[in-house]
Amino acid sequence: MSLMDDTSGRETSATRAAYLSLREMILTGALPAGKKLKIEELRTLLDTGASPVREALSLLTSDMLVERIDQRGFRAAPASLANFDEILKLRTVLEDMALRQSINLATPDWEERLVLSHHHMKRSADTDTFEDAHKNFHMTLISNANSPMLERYCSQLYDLNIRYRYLAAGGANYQKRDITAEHDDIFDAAVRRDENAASVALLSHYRLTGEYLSTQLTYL
Amino acid sequence: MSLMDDTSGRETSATRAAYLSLREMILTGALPAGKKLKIEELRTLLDTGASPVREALSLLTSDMLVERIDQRGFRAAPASLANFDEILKLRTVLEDMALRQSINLATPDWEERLVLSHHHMKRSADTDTFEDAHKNFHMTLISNANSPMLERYCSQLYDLNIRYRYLAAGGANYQKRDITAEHDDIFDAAVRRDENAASVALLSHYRLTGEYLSTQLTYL
DNA sequence: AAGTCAATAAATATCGATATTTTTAAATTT
DNA sequence: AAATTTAAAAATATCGATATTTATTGACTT
Repeated sequence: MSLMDDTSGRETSATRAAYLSLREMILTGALPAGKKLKIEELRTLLDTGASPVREALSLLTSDMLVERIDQRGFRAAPASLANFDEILKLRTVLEDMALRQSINLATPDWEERLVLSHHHMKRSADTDTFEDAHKNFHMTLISNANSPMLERYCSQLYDLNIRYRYLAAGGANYQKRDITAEHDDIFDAAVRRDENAASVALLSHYRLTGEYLSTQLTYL
Repeated sequence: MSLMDDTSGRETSATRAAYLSLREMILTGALPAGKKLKIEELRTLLDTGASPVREALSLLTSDMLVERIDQRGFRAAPASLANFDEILKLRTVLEDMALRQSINLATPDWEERLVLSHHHMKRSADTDTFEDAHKNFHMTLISNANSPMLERYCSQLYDLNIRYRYLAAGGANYQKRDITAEHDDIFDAAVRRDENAASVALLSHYRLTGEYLSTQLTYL
């Protein structure tokens, strides 16, 4: 009866599948910043209908990964140094606020989730799941802020930033500095519920990453 | 030949028209918070096709005025005291930042736009254009921050807040306190480029409005 | 030769119909 | 009578086709 949980059937809606594929392609640069996104092209590329593509593009508009030009279709959001700086600035302010709230509301459950996400991130270093694990760690850090909108903004901004990492390095280029140590600092401070130390560590992490990326992005 | 500039033809896309109508209806409560939004119903209500309705709902999802439930359609975003508090908190942080940046980058052009928007708001007091003029004033205040994403967030949060004003009072209920004076304080401080005074005035304005609305929304 | 205009081509936006999926209601079983 | 299954109804998601709109090309005028 409830044993076969739709084995080979459809897992999700066509719209959602298109959304995820297009998002990935924009983040990684497979669809370059500023590129015109023609429905028909994407339709054949994703092997789906025009309606799901259209709706996926509408959704990506909310994520600021796609721009809609009123009667003239869609295009991948342009990239610029100014845009990068803006994202960085907003991230620092919003994530700082979210992290502080999270720590102030700390619970054993949150602490456990944090430990797991940290462990998982370390384990997946140098694998293709690191990107997801890394985001998961950062989102878990702020997941206890009890502020869904704030979390949503942070998630959006995180994704927007990914794109610039790919633009800078064509992928997961992790430089000389010790990212692991930076993460450990944030993690340790959060676990011992030291709001200020965690904030300093997080902001330092962002500042360093930001400075590095800026040097790589000067051609923009 | 280019004399007749489409007199009775179509001014804008059906999607945009649907978007504006639905947005208005959600903000004013014509479509109550939490209500299921059935495509067919809205289609007949707006006298348009299903595609524009669907796309308009997708767009409203980005504004957090509509929620999409994966295979189960859409509904108007629920309202709650916690959500109201969250909006207020985010607004104060983001608008404070935006206002300070705006003032720091002050130019004669911005100053003039500010004077006009302030004048226009005073002129439209007690008319049905006040709502628009009021938003325009607040957006003009932060329009010089040179931060499109920040402006977008502020605009979104402003709209979300409108809904709670309607929930509290069934429309433009402006209480005993002297809103005009509060606006004048913000305006004066901004024009004389006094960042801190402007910030204090703006935050005080939000704090007072927030406290008042909270007392009216206890039933939520 | 530069610019304007008209005709063509391409792409978007929209519609109407169909296929899935979810919800509701009824019937059957325990 | 409560619970589960089945059948019917409603609603959503998707497709394919058409109508508008925008972009392009080439001819014509100055």
